[in-house]
Amino acid sequence: MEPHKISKKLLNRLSLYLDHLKSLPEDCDNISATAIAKALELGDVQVRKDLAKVSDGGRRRTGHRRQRLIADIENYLSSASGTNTIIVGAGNLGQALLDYGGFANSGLDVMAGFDIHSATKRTKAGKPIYPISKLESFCNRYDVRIGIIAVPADSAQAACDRLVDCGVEAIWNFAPVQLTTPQNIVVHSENLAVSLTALQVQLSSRERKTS
Amino acid sequence: MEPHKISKKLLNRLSLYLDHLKSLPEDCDNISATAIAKALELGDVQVRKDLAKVSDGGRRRTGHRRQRLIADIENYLSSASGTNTIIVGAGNLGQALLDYGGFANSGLDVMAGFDIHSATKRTKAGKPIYPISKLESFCNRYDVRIGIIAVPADSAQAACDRLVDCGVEAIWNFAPVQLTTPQNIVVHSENLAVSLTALQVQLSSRERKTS
DNA sequence: TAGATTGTTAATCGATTAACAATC
DNA sequence: TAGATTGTTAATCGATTAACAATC
Repeated sequence: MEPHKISKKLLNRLSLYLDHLKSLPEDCDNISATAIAKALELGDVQVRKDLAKVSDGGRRRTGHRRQRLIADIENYLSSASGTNTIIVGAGNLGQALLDYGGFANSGLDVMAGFDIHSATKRTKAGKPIYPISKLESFCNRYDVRIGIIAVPADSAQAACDRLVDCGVEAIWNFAPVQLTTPQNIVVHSENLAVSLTALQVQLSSRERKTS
Repeated sequence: MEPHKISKKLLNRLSLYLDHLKSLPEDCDNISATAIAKALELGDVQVRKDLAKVSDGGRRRTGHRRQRLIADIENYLSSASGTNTIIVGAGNLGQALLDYGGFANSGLDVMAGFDIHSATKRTKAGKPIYPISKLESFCNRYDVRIGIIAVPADSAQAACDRLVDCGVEAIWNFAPVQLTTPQNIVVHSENLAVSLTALQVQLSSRERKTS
């Protein structure tokens, strides 16, 4: 049951399963991979294989016990959870991420934002935004291990360097730049422009087929 | 040179090449795939293969002509460009996306945002935000084909339905919900919670190795 | 037993990498 | 010619799908 290598696609599906399982009526105790597959319009074999990775509670003929399965998926996903996370840059994007509803849903939490403005503020949802000068002490005190970069492109590398100095181990970068970091830092760049381009391309190639 | 099927990974690399090529000194006229690979820390064969997909200007012994290669990549990427795009929801996230620097870099543009607030406003960068009541007429007039959803989870499906009614062909969804659409609509859900989880998992599995 | 379901083993597919032939 | 580089063909790898055996 160890999370060896988990692809993002698998994570995506697991969170779909979780949502679906939780949305089922109270009195539904057992569920088969086939039923889940049908509901989510996925291949049944794929669902079965995914579930086997996560749980060994599947019983022939009756399928999986719902509560047990939910617990197993959550356990698998949250094996890493509780990793303290903060955001640098509390403009529109930073505040949006601080208050993002999807994190809470998945048991995730971004602790605080940091910004160049001097006063401590709060987001609409009540998350604290501290002046950036407090970054180092905060990271030390709370053992912050993931830093999100939501500053403009020109200050992204500086923010990144500072996070690395603070001992952060992973960086999630929303600024449209290629960051340079020491090799032992995990960097994931979101690259929204590429995502939008991908959508456009998909659209135009589909057009070629259809018309 | 037709864009048949382009994976997101390939798009990502192409935009890396483009950035790199543009950042080279003026007087650099020729460049080899090997040199690009070394600079970006990628495999040389992979770069060569990517470039071959995009351009047939590669010459043995001397490599690619830089300007020609830039033009070929841009052409390949922008084959679909000019697809009109708008955003529904102009809270923090919506405004952040409207003003996102990375889009302009890549020749992309989000035309406007729409929000439940009644008055027409502008973002910091000057993008217009219209009352949602104008959505239909705007989409018709400008032939909008991509809609971005940046509203809270509870109103995402409604926003989606409305966009579909407006004739939008693709939806880029940032709300943490699974949308239901007619089959001919292309939907890409961003699922930030899954991305953050992926980062955490990667971190924790790495830990197991290291320690 | 028969049927539903799981888990396993083999086949397919796409993307990446390696080995090599072609050529300026 | 020799060397650098490209493009091509084959090998590998991971993820998905298909076929099947196991079992309650």
